[in-house]
Amino acid sequence: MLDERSKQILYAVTQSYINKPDPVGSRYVTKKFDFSLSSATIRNIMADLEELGFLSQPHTSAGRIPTDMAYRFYVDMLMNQSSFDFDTHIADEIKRRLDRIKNDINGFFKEVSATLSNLSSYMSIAQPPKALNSTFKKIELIKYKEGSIAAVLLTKENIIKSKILQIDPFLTQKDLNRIADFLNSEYEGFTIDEIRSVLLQRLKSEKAAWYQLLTKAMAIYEQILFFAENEIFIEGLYDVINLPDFADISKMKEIYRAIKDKDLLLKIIEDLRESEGVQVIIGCENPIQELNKFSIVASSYKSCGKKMGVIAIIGPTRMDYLKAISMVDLVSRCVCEILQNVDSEY
Amino acid sequence: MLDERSKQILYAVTQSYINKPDPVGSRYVTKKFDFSLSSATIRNIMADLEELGFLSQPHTSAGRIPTDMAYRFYVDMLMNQSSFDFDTHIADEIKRRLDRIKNDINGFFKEVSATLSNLSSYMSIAQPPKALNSTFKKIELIKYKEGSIAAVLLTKENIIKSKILQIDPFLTQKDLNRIADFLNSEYEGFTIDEIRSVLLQRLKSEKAAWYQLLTKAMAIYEQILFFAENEIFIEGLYDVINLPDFADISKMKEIYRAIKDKDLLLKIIEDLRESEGVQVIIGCENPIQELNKFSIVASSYKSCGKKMGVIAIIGPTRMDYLKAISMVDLVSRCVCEILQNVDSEY
DNA sequence: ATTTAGCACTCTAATGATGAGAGTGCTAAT
DNA sequence: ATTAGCACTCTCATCATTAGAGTGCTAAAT
Repeated sequence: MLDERSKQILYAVTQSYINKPDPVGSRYVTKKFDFSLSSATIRNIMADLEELGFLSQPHTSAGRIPTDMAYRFYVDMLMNQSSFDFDTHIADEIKRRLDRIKNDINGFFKEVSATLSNLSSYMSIAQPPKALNSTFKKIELIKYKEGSIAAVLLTKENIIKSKILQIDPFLTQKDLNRIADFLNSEYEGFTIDEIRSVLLQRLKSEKAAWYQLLTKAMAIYEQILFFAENEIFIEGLYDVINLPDFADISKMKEIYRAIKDKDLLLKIIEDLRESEGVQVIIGCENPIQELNKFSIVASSYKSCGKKMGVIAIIGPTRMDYLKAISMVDLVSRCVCEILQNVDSEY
Repeated sequence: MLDERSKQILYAVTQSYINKPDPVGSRYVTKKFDFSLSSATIRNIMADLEELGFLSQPHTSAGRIPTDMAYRFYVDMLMNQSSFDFDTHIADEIKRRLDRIKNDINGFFKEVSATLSNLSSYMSIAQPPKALNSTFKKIELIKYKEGSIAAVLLTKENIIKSKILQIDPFLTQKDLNRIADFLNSEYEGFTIDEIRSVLLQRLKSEKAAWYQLLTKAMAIYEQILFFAENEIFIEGLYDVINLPDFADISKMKEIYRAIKDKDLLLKIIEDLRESEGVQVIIGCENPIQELNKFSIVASSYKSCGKKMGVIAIIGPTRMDYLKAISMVDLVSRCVCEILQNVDSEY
């Protein structure tokens, strides 16, 4: 449908506009690229590309601007043509930077986000692993005050969650130990989420001696599941507002609106978690209205062999996709590698 | 130095400008307020006020705008004239809203910040209590993997901190229990910060049997102290960018610059923690350059009888100070009350 | 059948002129 | 001491003009 020449011109126009956000005219293309064609011919081709929906004009006598369709074309072209060059220096640097804090899972992902933002100079988000999806390792229940305890949950993925809970004030530390021992001995290796349903099922079938213990365990476990679980780290807002794309006030407010409620971002991220490799969502491809002026470059990461979360870059649709994709790819590899090591430290 | 009439006019001008950010002219004052004076007289008085530094003109033929000095005058007047009316309905509402999450100290202060921002429609910050300043209650050390443990620290103020630490892999759970027991039995009631120096001192004097235990305890304790402690919750950025005061792009970027690094805010907040009641810092009174276009209305709160942190509103110098002061006052009272109850739940 | 040169046309953005409106400062009268 | 009156200043919106960039179309060239 698009001949080779048109493709090359579309690529050139898109590339130009990414480098400098001025509408690109036919004359400019002839000057900056060597197509051995006159501006008139370029003009005709660009008119065709506009008709096909790849380019648009801000007004009649301006140059042309790539549409989301053009960016999609551009990105697909990038993704086909090359795997991204891997600067091992940078990779090592990133790994060193992250490795120091691998024990603090939230700090770690905050740093991941910061790194990604620094490297790309766009905004970035990183989602730490959810406790719910991770693998139960150990629980500890500590009597704290009359009627309240401290619950500590450890998972195989190096996640530690602690919380103060209200409980039946007649439970002694001994009772708590029994409950914890029970959970620890029976459920190591299960998913935090699974345990709940298993417990529930067991509660139904087993009426006997265990019953009391089980109900108490259940009551506590239910409270633990109530951990705030929608954590997500956003960094680089400040870098992004200095982009020319957000030079006017309404655009800037749009950024806010977009990242104001994190649940929106989470929604997208959840959808991306299962997919493999680097994903790119361009502008209006995004199902979420608020974000359809932005592009997202994302990748999921694994821990203990399971896809646990997503890291991503958010920027304007006019984004340096090559850079963004390379960086997301690179950082996600680093993250996987580090988490891999944590995993194998047994 | 200022006669009563001038004061009233200054107050009126400031009030007007706070209500609507248009330079206020002499004619406007005669119309909206009943001073029984002609615009010419008002004009003369306003000229005097300008000479004294209370008012300024954007340009020769515009009305006048209050300077930071005028706001200071205005705020001092407010602070003298009244204690702030206390809507018990709102107070109850706030208390209910906060009471549910008093066990999760970070969640609690995030909510405090959100509440403050909602009520005032400015940006707000809330600083949760620092573990360092709080009172040691209990520590628990849990063997997790080879060479790493989970440390859980509980304080009297309902703070729970947990962290994964690297340790000597030859330490058994039994050893860990001994260390924890030692700390628990000896140091309940001390400040987290104090314990460190006490431990150090003891390490010097006591060479005997305790020595080994002490060094191990010390090694672990040092790591625990390394908790990320500069947490601070900022809410309401989105509300504030819609104010007319930040209608142009450079002003908006200034907000970012101001809150971009939290350490800056922390610096101010640290200074305010020791003072009593509601504090107001207006514009250029602020020692921090980046913030001298903003005003801060702050109050510290107590927990277990100690001043533990600060909550504050940040807004433009043209701020509804009455509202801001009332709200900070109200919320800080609510916070104190709830923390008081937590404290007395023993 | 493409490609290109040429030209009229359109739209933007910058510039400058103009006038209404708001508010001041000053002076002279009250 | 206060006020009326008036000239003056400055902003802001509006309008006209112009330069510049880029297009689309047509007719000529390849």
